[in-house]
Amino acid sequence: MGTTQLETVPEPKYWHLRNVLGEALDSEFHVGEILPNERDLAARFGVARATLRQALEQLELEGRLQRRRGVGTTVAPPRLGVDVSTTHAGGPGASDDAWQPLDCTAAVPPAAVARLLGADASAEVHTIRRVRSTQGQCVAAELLYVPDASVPDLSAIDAPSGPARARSVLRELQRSGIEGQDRSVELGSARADDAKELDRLPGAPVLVVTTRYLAAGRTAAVSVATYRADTCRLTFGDAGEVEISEEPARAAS
Amino acid sequence: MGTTQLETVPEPKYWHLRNVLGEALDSEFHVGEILPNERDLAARFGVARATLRQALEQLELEGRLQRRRGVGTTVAPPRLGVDVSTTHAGGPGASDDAWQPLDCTAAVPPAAVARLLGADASAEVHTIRRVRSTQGQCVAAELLYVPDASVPDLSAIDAPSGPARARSVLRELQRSGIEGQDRSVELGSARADDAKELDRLPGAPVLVVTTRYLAAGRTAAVSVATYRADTCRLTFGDAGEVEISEEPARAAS
DNA sequence: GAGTGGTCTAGACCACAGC
DNA sequence: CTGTGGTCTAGACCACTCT
Repeated sequence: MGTTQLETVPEPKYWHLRNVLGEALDSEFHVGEILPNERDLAARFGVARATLRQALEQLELEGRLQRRRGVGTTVAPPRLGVDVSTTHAGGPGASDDAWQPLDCTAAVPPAAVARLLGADASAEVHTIRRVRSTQGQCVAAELLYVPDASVPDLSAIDAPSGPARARSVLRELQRSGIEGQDRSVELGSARADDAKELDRLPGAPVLVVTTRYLAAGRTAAVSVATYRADTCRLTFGDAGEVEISEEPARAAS
Repeated sequence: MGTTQLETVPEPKYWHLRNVLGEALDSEFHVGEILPNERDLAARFGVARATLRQALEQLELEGRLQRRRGVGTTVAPPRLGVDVSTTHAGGPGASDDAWQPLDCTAAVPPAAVARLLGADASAEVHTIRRVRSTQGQCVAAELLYVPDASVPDLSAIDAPSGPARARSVLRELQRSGIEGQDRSVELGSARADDAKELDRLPGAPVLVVTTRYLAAGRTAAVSVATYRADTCRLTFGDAGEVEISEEPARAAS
């Protein structure tokens, strides 16, 4: 009949758009270039703006686009490889890492963290807030929970809070001898405070890295670090130097 | 004045909804329970369905809800801890893993994979498709790229494709002696074929684990595995047995 | 102020599961 | 068949950045 093989797999418009735009990014755009605005793009493809936005959201999730309110949509650079390997990091306070402590307070940890610490759900622990920067970019925000038992020699004379306090706790934690750690990675969405540090809107996709630091057979500390999922690629082992990408190489136009 | 401190931080409706629904999930629902349908929920909260859906999408992304077309929205169980640690896996063909080979063909790998393999971008390699199941659930789909040089003794008499061929290649790869591996994890969206294996729609969020297998100082094989981001928590080290969750413990109703 | 992306609305129709 | 979530539309207004 007249219909060759229609009606099979009616691909969603936004998915088709994603593919078309993705190919256009490969062949017709270079990193940093500004795309036409959403209203123009939607009109050009003959779809509603909401549909066009669905496609852009996909591409942003995949780290291929960057969108900033009031500015525009640009072609994103390849994702940064961020090393989170066990062997490289000497512990939560190793001297050469790119973490910067912001604050340290005493607070009751979330129930899930308390469970990992094996402590009372209502007991206060040292709670350190840090951010990690790589190449001038803030890529992660972390909350590090350290029970008092893990830093027995902490001087009570030091400042009760602030970056100086954080450094004291980290130093003592290092001194107590971290023997090992285990990690897990999962997808999450940025809470309001994390989003602020990461310069994203609340709800932005993040990779949540939960680390348990072990000392003397016990859990000495627990860290919950949120990495920007759009711009980061977490590396384990020595693959950090190699460029790994899901997409085919971009042809220069 | 009359205004106490209004106009500050007008939280988006969908974000507020996410929080309200999240708390409701903690206190009023148990795993597997069916939520009211989207139209009812939207009406109940006095918002448009699209706005309500934005909140549900967030919660689904965080692994707290499961939505199935034609069925409804249910409360998701805690994420499965899936071990992807270096020490545990003896290589891509270890006997006790839960991977199931589906097929094996000769194909030209994506440019990014060819770069990792250090081979010609146009050279064909053995391309094995596998899926990983845990507790009856298919949690990952993988493409494993093996250059011919890594399996020199592969019998040309075996079937040229299919699961049997895949097992032959895996066996030979094991025999060649894998010495190490390095990995990276990043966020991606499921391609059409992966989505089918994972029982998701195209574009569903996935954690892409790229592994480089090393033998004799060279890259012997490259694997690109996509894990369901909504249901999986990737674990490294021996944290697999511990329940790690970003959310506070659910109170039984 | 002009222009951008972000949020929100109130509808419509479609694809799919289960009866 | 009914009911569900998935897609799509054509608007509106808001928050933000830059000039």
